[in-house]
Amino acid sequence: MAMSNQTDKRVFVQSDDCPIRDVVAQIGDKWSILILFSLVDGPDRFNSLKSRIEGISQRMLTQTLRDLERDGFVNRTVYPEVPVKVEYKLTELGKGLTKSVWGLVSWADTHHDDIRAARQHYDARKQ
Amino acid sequence: MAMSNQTDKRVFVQSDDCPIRDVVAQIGDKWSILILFSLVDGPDRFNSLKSRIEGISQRMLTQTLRDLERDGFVNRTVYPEVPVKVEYKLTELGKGLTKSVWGLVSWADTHHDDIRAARQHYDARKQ
DNA sequence: CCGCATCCTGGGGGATACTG
DNA sequence: CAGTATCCCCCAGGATGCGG
Repeated sequence: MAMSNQTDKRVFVQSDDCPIRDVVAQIGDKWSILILFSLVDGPDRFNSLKSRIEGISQRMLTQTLRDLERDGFVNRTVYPEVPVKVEYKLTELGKGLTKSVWGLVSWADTHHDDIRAARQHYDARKQ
Repeated sequence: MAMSNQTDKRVFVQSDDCPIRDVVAQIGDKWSILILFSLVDGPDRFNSLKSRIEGISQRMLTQTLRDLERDGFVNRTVYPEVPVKVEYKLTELGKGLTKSVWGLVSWADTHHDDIRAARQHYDARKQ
């Protein structure tokens, strides 16, 4: 996809298999990005992730990890010890994704105060 | 927030007013990014946006525009003509956000095929 | 033309209990 | 330890109709 001129951008947003829609729909859920960033420092185990990501239920952790695995962002390895140990790690694709999300995250960090100020200003004006 | 060592990153994800959670929750919905990118070429009117963004209802367009306005990403201007004309444009903050999302979008564009291939591979293996 | 109000449904996602 | 299976609630968001 070109994305080189105005027309392309407009079509870009409309297309059904538009990458924005597809990837953002996957990544933009409640937990995906949090899990991704919890794995940037290296592999981690199921229950460790669960305790590190505040508020996630095991149901959603399992489900989101499956989705991330399906999209090729995360690898799942079972170590047949007793008790069983399962490790999750970022794939190269997952690392690339996380890296490209990092720009957004650091922007959000930098401008978080601006955003909250804008919200307060808006809410105050509407009483 | 530092984000300079491992400990910070882990806390980062857990904090309640964590910028990732806050901004992604706002931006990661079904329509926000699509609207943002529909405005990068310049201001646009309500119904023009509606027709350019495939599948959006006027209810969700209104609501998402309000949220974007509240966060200071979009400016709303009413021209008291007959019939009324309302123009939406990116603020400087909104332009900054859109620009920082662009890295993710272009990554998604580049690797869209890889993701779809991973999905097919995963689905095939699980029958 | 631009939206708000209302109604209604699907599925995201929490809580809990049970297996290998 | 790492899930799977159920139940259930809530609300994102579509459809429709009205008002300035």
